[in-house]
Amino acid sequence: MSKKELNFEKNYDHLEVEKRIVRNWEDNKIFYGINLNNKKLFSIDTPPPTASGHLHIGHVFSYTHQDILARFKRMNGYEIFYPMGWDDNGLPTERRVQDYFNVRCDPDEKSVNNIQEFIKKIDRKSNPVKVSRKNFIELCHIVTTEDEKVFKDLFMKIGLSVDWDQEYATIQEVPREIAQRSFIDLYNKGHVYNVQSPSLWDPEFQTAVAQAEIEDREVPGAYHDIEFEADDGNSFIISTTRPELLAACVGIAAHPDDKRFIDLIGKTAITPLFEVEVPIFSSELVDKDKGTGILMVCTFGDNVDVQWWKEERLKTRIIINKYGRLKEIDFNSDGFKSKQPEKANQIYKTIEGKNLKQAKRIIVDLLSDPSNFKKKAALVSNPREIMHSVRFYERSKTPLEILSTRQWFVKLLDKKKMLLEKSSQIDWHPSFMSKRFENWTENLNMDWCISRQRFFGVPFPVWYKLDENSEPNYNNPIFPDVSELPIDPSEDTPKEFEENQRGEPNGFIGEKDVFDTWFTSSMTPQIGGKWGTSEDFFDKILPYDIRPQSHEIIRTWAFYTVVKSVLHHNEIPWKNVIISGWVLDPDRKKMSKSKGNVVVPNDLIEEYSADAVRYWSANARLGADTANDEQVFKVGKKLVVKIFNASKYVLNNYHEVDILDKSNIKNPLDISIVIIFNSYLQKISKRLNNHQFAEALNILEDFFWNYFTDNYIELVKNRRQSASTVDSLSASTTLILILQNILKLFAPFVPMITDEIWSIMKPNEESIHLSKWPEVIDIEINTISTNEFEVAKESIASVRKEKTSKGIGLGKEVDEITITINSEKSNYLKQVLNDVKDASRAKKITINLSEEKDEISAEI
RNA sequence: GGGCGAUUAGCUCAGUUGGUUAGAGCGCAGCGUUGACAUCGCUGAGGUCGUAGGUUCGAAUCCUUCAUCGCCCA
Repeated sequence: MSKKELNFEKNYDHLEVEKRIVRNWEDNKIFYGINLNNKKLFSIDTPPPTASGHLHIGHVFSYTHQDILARFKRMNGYEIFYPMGWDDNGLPTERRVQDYFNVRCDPDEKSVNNIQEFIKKIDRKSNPVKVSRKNFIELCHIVTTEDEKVFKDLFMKIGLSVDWDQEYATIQEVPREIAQRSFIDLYNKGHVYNVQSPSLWDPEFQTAVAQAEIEDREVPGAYHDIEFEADDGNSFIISTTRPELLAACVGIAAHPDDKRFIDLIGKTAITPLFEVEVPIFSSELVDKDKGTGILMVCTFGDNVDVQWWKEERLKTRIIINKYGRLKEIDFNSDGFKSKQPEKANQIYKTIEGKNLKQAKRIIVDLLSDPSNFKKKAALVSNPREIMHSVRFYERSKTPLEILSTRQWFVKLLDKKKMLLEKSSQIDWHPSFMSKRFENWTENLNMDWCISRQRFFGVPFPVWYKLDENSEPNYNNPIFPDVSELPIDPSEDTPKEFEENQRGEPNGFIGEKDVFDTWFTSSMTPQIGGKWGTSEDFFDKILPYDIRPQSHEIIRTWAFYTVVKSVLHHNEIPWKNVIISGWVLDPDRKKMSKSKGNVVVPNDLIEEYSADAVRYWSANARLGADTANDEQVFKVGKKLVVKIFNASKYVLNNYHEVDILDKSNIKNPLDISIVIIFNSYLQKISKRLNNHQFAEALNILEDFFWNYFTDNYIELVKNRRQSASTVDSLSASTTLILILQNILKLFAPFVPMITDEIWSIMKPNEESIHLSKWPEVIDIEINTISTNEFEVAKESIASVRKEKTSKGIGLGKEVDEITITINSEKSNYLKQVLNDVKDASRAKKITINLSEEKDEISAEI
């Protein structure tokens, strides 16, 4: 019987331990590498965060969730594929780099060779300096590399078991190549097209946007009632919130059942001020109760205008340019033919070049001025103010316009049914989140516009031939060979041309646009899985096991990723989507920089430990929003310290752990607790297999506190020191065996403290995280059941209650305790009576049989 | 306007397919404690489960109505 003194500090110093543990994981690369010969594979397609440099407690939240599952699966013998990336494309980075270096990207600019030297010469106070797209991307690398380091540090600190050898950034060559390959593949399959058509346009950022990037906002507006004349001499009053579009009016619409306007249908109306003839037609889409029930159709006020414009083959009168200002218009010209062209031109001059707000004011003034009309002012009443919802690009403060522009699209509207069918194979956790995906897919009303008139993004791998008049031929784009990807059409030359033919008649031009960020971000399964370079690997990886993400990006990230995977591979990208809720502030408000309620994770880690922060994350059920509650961090820290102290007790003065022999477990109490542990183990594993980590953790805590530390340890303390080798050994063996298993069960949740204890317990093993998940402890049970322990637990509770009510300290020794108990339970109690007596600190225990009550009670 | 979710103790939430006196943690109150642990232990008080109906022998749980809150989409 050997005794070992183990090296436990008096107190647990989480800062020192956690730093050391994480360094150890990295030094030994214990989460790196993947062996594809292992049949059991668990793969995670995690959305790469935008490394903005601003850390947020939300960043550790959902990443901890996925890490818990990764660690659980790893211990269950799975090979874990857990890459991590950074999403650098898009506007946020573009703006950051612009400000940082005082540059602007211009795709027409030629690249310089040494950008590092070049930027040193930039005067930060002068006008921004133009740089080529290639150089701009180089600058993005410089900035994002810094930001990514900060994020990576946090992710390491919080203990994500990521294989950092698989790290990627969407700005890098491989993701660019994969996005371009995706585009060419979709083109070859007939899923993408480019067309000049009315599309959503943001005047602030001067780019097209997709349906997924739109949000509706309630803003104040006003109905303006404007009188129109018809060619039969009658007049009528339309209602519009956008009088500034009067010059773009191409028709008048009323409901076919509306008796008020029945006689007007088929006639021609004349627009006030500009005196342009427009047809009056009927449409079921008109809301009779809105405004005056009759309205003007403009190119383009909204989606319905576009629909009417198509159906009624109306004229096209575009008066807004890409900056959201009024274009130059000649009312003598074909499309705008006015009955009074000179007057129209004169009036229009007053709004030309103005922005839409200014134009609206001017038009309203003009409409209210009787001198502009034969009889009386066309604006028949004061504007009626209303609140109405207006569409915005989510990053913009200016309402979206619909402009006719040339854009590339991915065809989606013809694939709704197919997408719904395919995606129904994905399991959502919680399941009701699938509704969000379904509703979004069902309600799609536009194809996916994938071209953006921005600079920092992945360029389209496309050139266009120019004819003898230098007009591009958009119908037969030139593509590079896939082996040449990635390319930049503003830098690289297509095969059949020389660079000096760029922009020349009969030469070529490169596509200037870049992809929508989501076009690349939706390729994370392919980027991680090395699509196109290692088909073997990719085929094994797809579909991934889980896609962790939060619910606000279901319509974007989840949706587009499904689209890509289905269109490229006819396969869902992942089998499960696990949805993490939001982190709210203690007042249950969403955290945001503008509200100033953002919590920085590093402070919390410092104060409570990374394990405690993980504990808080792990306590959130999937899909449920979670308040940032300091109390929970405290509880997490308490748990960590308790694990430390319980381990210290169990492992100090222990017997021969290295030759742990479970056949030594002979005492009824010990056997009973093992049986209870086994049933807890099964519940915990089941929950974790269902991705229900919060529930699993709660069950585990129940066992740890209520069975192991508060009762089992107390019950066997004395027996452990007893002279009887058999009894003592049984207790020590059970203590160590169960502790060992508890540590493993806690390991996915609080990986640092558990690995720390493990390293003391098993100095020859690399890490608890590479150990095997517990299996049911198989021991000789004989006639023992869970009842022996339960009765002991209940008995000791009754003694504590009695002592507390009598004001006797629990540690105080008493001469005799009488336990009243029914005969059934007493049979169990007899088996464990010595332990109960010891834990009661009683010299003698008398059993008083009574069948009156089921509960056990004690008396001193 | 459509869809989804929530409403249980002072606070944050559990409550598995309907089954005795509805649970936990935190907080609160009282008591205790010199060897695993004050970052501790024990004990206790606290709820007509949002509202109004219905199904059932029996409803926090199933159905319907309404209310309030949150999110998603028009």
